[in-house]
Amino acid sequence: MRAAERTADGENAPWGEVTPEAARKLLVAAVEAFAERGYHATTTRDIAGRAGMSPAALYIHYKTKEELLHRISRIGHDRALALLTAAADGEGTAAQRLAEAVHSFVRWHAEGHTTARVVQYELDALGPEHRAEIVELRRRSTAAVRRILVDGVRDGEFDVPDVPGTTLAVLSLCIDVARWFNAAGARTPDEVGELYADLVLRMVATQK
Amino acid sequence: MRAAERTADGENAPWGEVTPEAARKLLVAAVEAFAERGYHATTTRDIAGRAGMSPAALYIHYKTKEELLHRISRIGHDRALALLTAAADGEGTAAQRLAEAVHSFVRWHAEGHTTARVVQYELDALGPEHRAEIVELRRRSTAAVRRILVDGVRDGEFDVPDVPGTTLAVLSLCIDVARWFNAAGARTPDEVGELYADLVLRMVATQK
DNA sequence: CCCGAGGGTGAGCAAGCGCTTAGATCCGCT
DNA sequence: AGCGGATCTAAGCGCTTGCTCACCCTCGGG
Repeated sequence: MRAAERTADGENAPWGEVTPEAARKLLVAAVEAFAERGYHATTTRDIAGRAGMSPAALYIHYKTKEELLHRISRIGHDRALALLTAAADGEGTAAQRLAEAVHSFVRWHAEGHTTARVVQYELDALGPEHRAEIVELRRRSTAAVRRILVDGVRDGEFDVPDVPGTTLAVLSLCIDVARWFNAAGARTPDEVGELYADLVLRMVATQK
Repeated sequence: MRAAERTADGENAPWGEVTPEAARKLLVAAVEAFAERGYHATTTRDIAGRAGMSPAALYIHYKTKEELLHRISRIGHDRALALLTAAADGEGTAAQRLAEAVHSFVRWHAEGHTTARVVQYELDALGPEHRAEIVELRRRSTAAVRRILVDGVRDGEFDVPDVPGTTLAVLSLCIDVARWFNAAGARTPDEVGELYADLVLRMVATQK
């Protein structure tokens, strides 16, 4: 039912790197629970129950509930950063790279909207050191998008009066997909990605 | 320090309608606490403490913690809907009305980003009946924005291939301001509103 | 055949939770 | 002055929380 189970693509199977299997099952259960009810409203008993284990089993694989959230957040941010830097440092015109960045970033937020919701909205529940680590990853994501805009302006492809502000707006638009996207809705993740790439290109296009 | 205290404008003083004063102080304390830590991570003792009262005082003015959230959410959504319908049903071209809608909606999210954060991100913490009531208000907000887009397309002012999708994107862009806006940041709420109005007009402009 | 180590459990602890209750205090009214 | 309702508090009830601990399996190597 989840995105990872619909594709055989290893790149899109997010939790393959988590071992052993019991630890992965617990993590997947935690993602579902955190996304549905929020980190603070989720109990360790709920997570363990979804994974078909006793509450105590959680503490064999994770030191605390917060460590579980951190693992989820870290993996998600790594993936998001990888998508954006791949697009930013890829080939093609700035417009092509921007479209690719938005398309893949949005598709990821839509396909894995449960995961993305945890990744994007539960940042404040992390402890100070863990949060600082994640904030640094987000800084690099922002830098990747800004790089594309700067290139486009330099090459005369884009007309962007306020590059930092527009960078923020583009990322913000994509991130909010995780809040409203519903898998049962009318649009596929790919369709949303396409629409959003078009909208963003319009935002930066030279006015004629 | 909050927006309401910076302006004498009654329209922008959000909690004037809440009486008696103790009930208002509790509600303002709840807004701050919910915005900082989230609804579920906020304790009734924390709310009462911020208001300088004992935990039991809360239950003289509100039946439950959830009722407090509902009151906040209701007032916030009423205000948001008022801003959008005023712009949608105002005078001027579709472009002017869309710019006004985005400008005022974004400014509200930035000025009252604590309030807006509660209003936009704590919906799931409401009980079923309260949530249904709020969802209806949100439906009407969406309809107001769509109305402007439809008018603009009809009059040849806008080129919008996907009106429902673009409506969603415009609202989404504005709402996410509540997540990232920081009062200590470089931009004033008004500057963000201006930038966003420009970006949205670009998204719907006829391509020449 | 026994061993030891790692994955798992049932029971439960200390702390904190939302909320209630009995009673003190305040204040406008007759 | 004395009453009645509204407001507020100290204390605490019953329950749930994150997490721990003593113990039990299972299983590969001597």
